[in-house]
Amino acid sequence: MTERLPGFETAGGAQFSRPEGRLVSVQPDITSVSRSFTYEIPKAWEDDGRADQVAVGSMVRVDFSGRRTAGWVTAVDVPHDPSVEVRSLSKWSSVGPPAHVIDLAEWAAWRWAGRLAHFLRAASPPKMVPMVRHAPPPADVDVEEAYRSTFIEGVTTVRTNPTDTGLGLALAATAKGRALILVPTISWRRRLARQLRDAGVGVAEYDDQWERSASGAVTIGTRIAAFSPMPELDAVLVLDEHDSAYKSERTPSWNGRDVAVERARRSGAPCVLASPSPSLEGLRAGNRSLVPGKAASRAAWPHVKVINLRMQDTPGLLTESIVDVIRSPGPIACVLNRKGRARMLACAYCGALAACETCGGSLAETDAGGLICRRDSTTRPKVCSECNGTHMKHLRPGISRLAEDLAVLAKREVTEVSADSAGVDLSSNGLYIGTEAILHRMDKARAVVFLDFDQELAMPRYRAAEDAFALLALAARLTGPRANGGEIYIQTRRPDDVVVQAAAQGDPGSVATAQRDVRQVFQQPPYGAWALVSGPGAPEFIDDAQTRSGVDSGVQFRRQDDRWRVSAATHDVLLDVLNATIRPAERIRIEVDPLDI
DNA sequence: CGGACAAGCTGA
DNA sequence: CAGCTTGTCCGG
Repeated sequence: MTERLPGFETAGGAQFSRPEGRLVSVQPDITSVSRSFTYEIPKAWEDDGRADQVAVGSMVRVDFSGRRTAGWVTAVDVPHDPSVEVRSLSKWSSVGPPAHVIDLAEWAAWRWAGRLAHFLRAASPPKMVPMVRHAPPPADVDVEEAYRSTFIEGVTTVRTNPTDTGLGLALAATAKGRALILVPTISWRRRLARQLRDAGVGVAEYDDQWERSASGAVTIGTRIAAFSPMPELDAVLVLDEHDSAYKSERTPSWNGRDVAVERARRSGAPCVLASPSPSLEGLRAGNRSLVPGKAASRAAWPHVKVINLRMQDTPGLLTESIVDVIRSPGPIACVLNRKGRARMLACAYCGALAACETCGGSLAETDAGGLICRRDSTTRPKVCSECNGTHMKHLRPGISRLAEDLAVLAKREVTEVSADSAGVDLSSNGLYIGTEAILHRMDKARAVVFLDFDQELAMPRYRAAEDAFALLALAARLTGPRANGGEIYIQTRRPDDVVVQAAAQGDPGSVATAQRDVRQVFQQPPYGAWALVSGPGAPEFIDDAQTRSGVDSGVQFRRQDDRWRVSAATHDVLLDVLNATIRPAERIRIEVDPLDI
């Protein structure tokens, strides 16, 4: 084999003459092909004006390797390489992501060590779009002033409730500029969009209203909206930035909040990250400091009662201290998360039951967070064998037994709620028990009781404290402020824990401060960059990455069971190594910025 | 991804 | 050694 060098001809290779039409680069819509190829705009398109439609981002169809495939134009008027034969574009299909979003997708592919086609799909219209008419820019709006005057006070406290009309109005004021607003869930997107419309702001819901977004309307959506085709940005706003829904569970494990931050940086727009339980990543990345005043934050929190489980006369989780509240008018929510570990799990993404690959038996979760087959004791990491998802639903959380005891103690009916108990009426004044899913499914509660909060505090993850506090903030949002009678009961053996105390004081900042010190010392994110590499090809990949990075690179490799944790001081250092490493033939999964570790 | 082609394996 | 499977490479 002779190596082909730029500007030289391979020995015996054919020489192709320059085509007549203009040349463009096309990235095929094939995940495993992460490279653009040169095509010619047919001469006939010049004559009838169709050539004018071809721009960076255009979606086209091309002949590629013996078949016809969709693709994106990634560059126009590219130079001719005579050593390859150039074919013509077959068809112009649709307007696609604008050039600056193609750049953003390329950055994301680097940042999460993923394939470009994956991100371009997220940025593309769900249906073909023949043309986009750009809306005139909005009248002069002082976006900075809008944030200052109406917004900042309310949004970072627990009152970022989707049903809070105050939030809707505050958003309406800010959104008069061309704002990109991210929310964690589709239902939140719908509700917020409705509120904004009611307040007279025209909005586009991404990605359903892709065309409208492309015309320059205020855009609201879940994580994929970070790739919306808005031509200009006046402001970026991420609500509940700490929410793990912003992170994709599939590879590449990209995070919509982080893409939005980068996008704001590129367009010089203010970036507001709002959360009642701000993440350290968010506090570091947002360019607007939105820590609410202590008094405002405290007023927004419910009354928090801490029950020390060590001081109880009777063992068990149904203590004397909660008798009054569970007998009082509701709605009352009792939370018991993962009691005794789940005995059966299913993938939250594709629904596949976690089953043993050798005997087919259902897998249980180990204390270390892996999966174990109780018949033959084989173990594997908590990764779905169907779709590689890492988030598992707990099908048998073991709350059923406790529900019976609770009913006896409360002298009333108890309704069980889990992630997949659809159709349960959650609006009555009843007593409910469930896993943490109950907090996501209820709209309102008068009181929330955490029956065993130590399970949250003791999770074997570096983010345990942050996640535990986020759960309390979620509960606080359901109950509303103490002035309205909202109450949270926390049963724990660690009443002095910083998380419990932060809730009791209504002071989210103290969790962040405590966490910051730990993370800095141990170089944990965001004061370090991590990636997990797993899968059959992992040993080979790690081997290559190690030789490639060398000793002085500052990249560290640590083996944990059958996966590796690769770490460096910054994402630049980490990803330059991971992206330069050759992918082995066998499958690997690279998860940048893992949360469950 | 999927076609092309090379290398490896099997059975007569 | 034909005929098939498996592996590797590469595409404009």
